Amino acid sequence: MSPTASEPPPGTEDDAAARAPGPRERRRVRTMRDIQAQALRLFAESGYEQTTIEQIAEAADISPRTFFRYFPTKEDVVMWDEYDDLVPEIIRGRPVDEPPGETMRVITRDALATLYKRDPDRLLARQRLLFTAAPLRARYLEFIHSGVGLLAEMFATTRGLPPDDQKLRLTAVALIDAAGLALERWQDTGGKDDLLVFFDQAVEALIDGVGELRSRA
Amino acid sequence: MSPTASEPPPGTEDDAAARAPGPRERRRVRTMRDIQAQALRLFAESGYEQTTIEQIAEAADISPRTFFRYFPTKEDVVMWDEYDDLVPEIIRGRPVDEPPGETMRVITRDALATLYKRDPDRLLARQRLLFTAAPLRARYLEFIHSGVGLLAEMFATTRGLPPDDQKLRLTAVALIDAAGLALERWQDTGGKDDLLVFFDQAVEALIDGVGELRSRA
Amino acid sequence: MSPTASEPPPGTEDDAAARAPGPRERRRVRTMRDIQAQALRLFAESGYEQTTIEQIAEAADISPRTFFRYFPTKEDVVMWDEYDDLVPEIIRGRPVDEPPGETMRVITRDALATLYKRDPDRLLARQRLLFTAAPLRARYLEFIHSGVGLLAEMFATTRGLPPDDQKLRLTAVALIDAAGLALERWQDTGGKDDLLVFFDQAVEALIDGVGELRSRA
Amino acid sequence: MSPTASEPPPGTEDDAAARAPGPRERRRVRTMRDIQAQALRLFAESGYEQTTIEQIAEAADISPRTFFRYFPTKEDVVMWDEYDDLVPEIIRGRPVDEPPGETMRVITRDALATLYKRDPDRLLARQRLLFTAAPLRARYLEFIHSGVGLLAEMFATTRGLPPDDQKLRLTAVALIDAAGLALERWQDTGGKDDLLVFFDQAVEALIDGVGELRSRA
DNA sequence: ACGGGCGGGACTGCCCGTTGGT
DNA sequence: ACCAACGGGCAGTCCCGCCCGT
Repeated sequence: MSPTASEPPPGTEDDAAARAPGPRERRRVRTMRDIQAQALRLFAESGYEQTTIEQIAEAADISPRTFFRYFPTKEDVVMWDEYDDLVPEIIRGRPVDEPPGETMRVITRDALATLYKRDPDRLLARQRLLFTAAPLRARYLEFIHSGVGLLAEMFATTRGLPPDDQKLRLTAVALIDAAGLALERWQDTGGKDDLLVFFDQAVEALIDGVGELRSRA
Repeated sequence: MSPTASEPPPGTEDDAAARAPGPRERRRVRTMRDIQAQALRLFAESGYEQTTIEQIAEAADISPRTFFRYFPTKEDVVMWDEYDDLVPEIIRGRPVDEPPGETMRVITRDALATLYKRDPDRLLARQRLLFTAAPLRARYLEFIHSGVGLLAEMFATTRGLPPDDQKLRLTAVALIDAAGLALERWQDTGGKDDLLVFFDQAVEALIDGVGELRSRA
Repeated sequence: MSPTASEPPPGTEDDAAARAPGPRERRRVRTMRDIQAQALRLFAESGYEQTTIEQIAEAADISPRTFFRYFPTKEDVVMWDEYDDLVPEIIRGRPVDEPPGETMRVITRDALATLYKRDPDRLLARQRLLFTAAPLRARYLEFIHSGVGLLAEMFATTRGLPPDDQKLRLTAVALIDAAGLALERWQDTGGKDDLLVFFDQAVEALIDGVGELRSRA
Repeated sequence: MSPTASEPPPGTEDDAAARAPGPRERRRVRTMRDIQAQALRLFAESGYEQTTIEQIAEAADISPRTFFRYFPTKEDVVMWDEYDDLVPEIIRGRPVDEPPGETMRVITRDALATLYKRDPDRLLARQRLLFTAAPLRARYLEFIHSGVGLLAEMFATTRGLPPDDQKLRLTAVALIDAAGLALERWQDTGGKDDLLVFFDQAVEALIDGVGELRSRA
């Protein structure tokens, strides 16, 4: 669920390095966290578009050039999440004989739940930004879309389903839209209510609504 | 369905003007068509990002400044469609006592069909662009999303449903995703096969997939 | 002789516009002169590489962005000369039955003389810069080289000679090198001595030296 | 004749090292050859400017930073030639009582011939690059110019002539221009014809053309 | 309505000094 | 000791905004 930056340049080191971050990577993550924190603060204060990279850089005590070393675009500083590989973990935790629909529903719900518990404030802040800045919203949707592809691919690799299975992809995207709608409603309440309740309601509405499409047959 | 430019500046003159174009508007549309044609040609030749506004302007024999008078952004020159208000027309043509799901399915299908018949080549060209240029893809998704809101709103006004009805919105977005998937598959075949067949298949897959979510109850 | 900027963007208007500059062009030239003056001043004070575009822009009361509208590169602000079409004028002033060697010698000498009389200080300043900043020197040589091509072309059009005549091109470039050497010596004297005397001496040396190549035959 | 990199950083170890390369230097040269090969390949494929240092580094399996350890600039990777000190060798091989003009002519011709025989393909590849990429052309001219100075200096030390002798310098540069013109014509034929024939023709043309300058007296 | 002048901000590429890991 | 990664600085390009004259 969590939007992810487009893979910062150094990219894919081997798995070993991924598991045991090493001091290099640790430092990198710390810097990114700092920059993101400053950026989100400034965005909340003055708005996304009104805040320039130069200001962010100054606040984070780096040069503008360095900003781009960590985040390829201004949008990425919003989207990046240091714990990003949620979905793969969750998917690996499910029994392989579980019905795919069930698995996807659980994945989506768990991802949402984890984000929610880990840092609800940041989730809310980002959610708000998504509604005020058009390019961010666009980026977010882009992320969702590409995420669906990855999800389908993971199913394909772990369960031997075809990676371009239409049913899978459409269900996944519908679930993610449900999650998005839940986030929207949750944000409207100012983050008071329970996000997961909204999600469950949205899924029910989805099932109902799509079910009614059948009528035509 | 058709992506629409974000309402060019002069914008909505009163409805009268909209119905009876008038020579002013005619000329405007012609210019926009010219610019778009040149732009799409250059994009196909050299790629979206590699083509600058200046080049488009020169090819269309206007100043760069004037380009922005017609299209607020570079993206819009791709998205704009001179016959855009498809959906409202179609929705007005449906009996008000038809089940909403049925209506939405028909709307989506008809919109797709109209686009398809009117100018399949341009549809294909745009579709291709959507896959090569990230900002365009983002813009397209943005358009979809906002379109869903409009759709729900139209239902609300014509049929008295609440404008933020979850069931409606989720069904609409799911249908549009199905249409998107159909377009994708259609494009992969190079535009040879029948787009609507792909759409119908996608809808069936959607119904199936979402139906399986129920199991958990 | 005078190095010329790579033709600022708007470029070649028709000849009419060239002859009667018009207020637009006048303003443009004035701005360019201002920017160049500030730039040369700063370069003389702090060196070419140490001076940033931002500093030049600030000194000239324009934005950095605007600097690039007038001069496509930092080098161009040094190379540009508002009276640039010297050579074509001179060449047109020579009798067509004059021996080509003679004409070229006169052209080179006259061009040098005109530059010298018009603004010896700026000539000296530029000459000094050419020796301190490598990229400028490179740019200057590039200019010379392309100039030779143009020269040969002009001969071709006005006198019907083949545009890629080797004798012509080699003589032209040798003469220009002689002029360069004269400028070098002149600059070493701090601009006190007579530039044209140095030029004449250089040409004699050239004739002598190349003549001795014959021996081998 | 062969363009030379501006003396890579570690630079001139003492002459001993120069004469007996040593394993260190051997390894260095091998690496440089590898990098250059990859670079020239990429340049030929995608163009000089379109190819980034990063791409070259990746293709050569080094870090971008390391690229600069071997070649101070992107241009140098084109200019560098592992057998560079041609001219000094040749000049030392000539009898000291030979007329200077004759010596220079032979030097230039021999240098050209050696380059030609050693690796005509690379010579052609570089020549082509010189015509497509402006900064390279500039760099090349820069190299020529500085080479003339060195040449004059060598004459001065081996034969006791004044190092700033005008005749010498102008003759040298004229010969090198002749060589350049020959290379140009040779490249136009696609490297089929004999480069040295072109050179001899160019020298004749030079002698002719400059001879005609005398007429004015 | 059109064009031009100008500004500004995101972003990239080259290049270089420094530092920390191996 | 070496070399990769890190960080910074500057030139340059593009999109897009505003204001003005015509």
